[in-house]
Amino acid sequence: MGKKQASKMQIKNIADKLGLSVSTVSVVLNGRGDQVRISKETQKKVLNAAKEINYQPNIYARRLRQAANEEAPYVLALFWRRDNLNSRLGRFLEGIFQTIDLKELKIELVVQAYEPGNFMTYMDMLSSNRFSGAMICGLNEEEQKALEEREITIPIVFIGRDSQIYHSVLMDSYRTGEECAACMNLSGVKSAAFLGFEKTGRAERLMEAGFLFGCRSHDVVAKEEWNPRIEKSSYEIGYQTAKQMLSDMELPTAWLVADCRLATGIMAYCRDVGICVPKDLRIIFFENSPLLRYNRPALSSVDIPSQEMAKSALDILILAGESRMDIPIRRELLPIYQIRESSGLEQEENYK
Amino acid sequence: MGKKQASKMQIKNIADKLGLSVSTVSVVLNGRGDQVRISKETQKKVLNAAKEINYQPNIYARRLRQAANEEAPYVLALFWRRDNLNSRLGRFLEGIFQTIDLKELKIELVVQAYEPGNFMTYMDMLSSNRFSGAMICGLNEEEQKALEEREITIPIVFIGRDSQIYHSVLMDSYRTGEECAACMNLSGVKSAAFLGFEKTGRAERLMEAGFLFGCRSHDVVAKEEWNPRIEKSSYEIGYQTAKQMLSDMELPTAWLVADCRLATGIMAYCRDVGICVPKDLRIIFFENSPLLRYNRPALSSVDIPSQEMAKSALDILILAGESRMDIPIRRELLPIYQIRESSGLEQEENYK
DNA sequence: CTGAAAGCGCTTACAG
DNA sequence: CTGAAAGCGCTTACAG
Repeated sequence: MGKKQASKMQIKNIADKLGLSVSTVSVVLNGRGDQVRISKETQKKVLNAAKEINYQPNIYARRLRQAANEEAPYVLALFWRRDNLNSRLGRFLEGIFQTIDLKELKIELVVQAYEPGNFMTYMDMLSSNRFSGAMICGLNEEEQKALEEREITIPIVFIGRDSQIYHSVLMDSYRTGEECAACMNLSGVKSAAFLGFEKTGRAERLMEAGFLFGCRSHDVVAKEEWNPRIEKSSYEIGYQTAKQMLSDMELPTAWLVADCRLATGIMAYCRDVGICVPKDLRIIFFENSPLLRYNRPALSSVDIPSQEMAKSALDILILAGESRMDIPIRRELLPIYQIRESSGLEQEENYK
Repeated sequence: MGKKQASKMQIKNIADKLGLSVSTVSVVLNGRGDQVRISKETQKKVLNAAKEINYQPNIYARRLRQAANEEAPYVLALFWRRDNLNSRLGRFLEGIFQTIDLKELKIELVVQAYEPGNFMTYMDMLSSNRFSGAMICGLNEEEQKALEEREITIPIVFIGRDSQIYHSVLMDSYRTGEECAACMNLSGVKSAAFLGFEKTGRAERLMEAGFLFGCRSHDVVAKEEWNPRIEKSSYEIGYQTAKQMLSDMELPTAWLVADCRLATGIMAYCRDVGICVPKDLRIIFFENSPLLRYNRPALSSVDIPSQEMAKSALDILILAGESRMDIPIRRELLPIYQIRESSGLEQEENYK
């Protein structure tokens, strides 16, 4: 059953072994034995033999035959990093299926989880055109380069990475940072900071740059050297970071925090020393957790628009299917804003 | 491109139209035109014609042909409710892919999202054996009944629902409730309650029963009429519910709460009136959010073991593939315990 | 009750 | 540079 070392066993093998014809075996195996009035005895023999050699039908052959009069579906591959199978994937899939519904597409979605750094394993499936199209998320630079060197003929969309060769859909991180600044009520704010991680990617650095630029253009002091480089998320680190920063900065201030899991620590410190959010400290977190909204003050967040990204990616594949694209399409999307009390802005809920 | 109304267009159509042979067209379409030295002109003609008739290759035919010497993969269908595409799906997929890796299986995973109440649409795919096996999650009773009446030959595992006909994997909710009671430090606890929803399913009622039974067997008073029937999750409802309940109950008490999104409201009320968790109130929430652990006190939770369920489901399918099962297999799993400070137990982290 | 034959749509040697 | 033929593994009329 799918074990790599399993031998190739087919209906013909069973038929030969039993001295029956291929059709008889096929009928029995499909559960139509009674219907076609194959003797109970023969049926039993077939079933046993199938069991014995661990027969697994070739689904592709079956489908090719059965679906003779149907339209062949578009087989879409979604490559996703194995270490990142979380709610973001759920929302991405939601986007895919919504689009499928909306446009009445006939798509079969195959999810392939790959070990980070081990994408090459799947390269052959792409270059031998085993899918109608593919979306690839979470590739590292080397892998992307290797993929770009092989000329793949099926349309490919990169999710969250830019490409000169293939299509791509990403979040506009710089503008996100900028707009987060705009989302905060910056009147009266004296200083601003971006709380990011030590080891981080291009997207976070862009967001930081955008945020600082946005604040400065409102005459808010924002020095890059203020921004802490956090090692990882924890309550204590959130608490300590807040403590340290607030001792340096002049209230009120505005923060964009790279990970909402720092929220509890930061908010606890504020509570402990009587810093009022949003009066003294405006704050927006990156990435969303349902619990943020249930906090008091309700905490603001910006999040990757996974659903929109899926939609765009699928749109691109459709387009690429309909007309051979010479130039890669590139779409940059804005995030999902959950602007709530902590930002200092009046309105609850969606900013846009 | 996958549109339902698209006409069936094949290589042969292109070949006929252009007065070329099928092989020439095929070679060009696969990007091997230069390699086989098809004239540029012919290539262009082919490509244009393909574009024009919006040609989409039949992936099944291609695979059948190409993979002649490979073993055909096991095609696994995962049916998931469209309105539930969240992090639970992510963890479920993680379980699947881990098992695939561990057992070195060759499986192609097809994800099918279905509209709740509309599962029947996919019935034909199951009864015509278009998959090697299927996992079905989130079915309602009618749908399950309809599916059980059709005799499907491919192995099927229900996720989260019991069945007399097909295999099933579920969480043991009653025992979960019981064990939650056991997880709390019940010495000195005077009363206990289960905070559940107005409209809810069998699983939650079982958990409630188990929890109350568990508390009572430790001589903790637990009256079913104390248990509130919550309408939905919000900060305010959490706050008000806590207020109301704590006015009736004698401290210290133990609570199992059906939804962690009530946590912020409940904890805020406790803070406001000086109720100390876990000294006065032991508390465990159902379902997990990363933010729970980052609270102080760190909040305990029990969560659906989606990953384990996926593993078990795949194990069952493998078994069913290897030997024709006459009796449905049924596996009940225990949840994931994240027992932290709020339960009153000493140890941090995993209970088991 | 069982078997021989056709054919699903494609790719790949092979021949020219 | 292009075409004719074989064949992937299966199911489905059809014939007996």
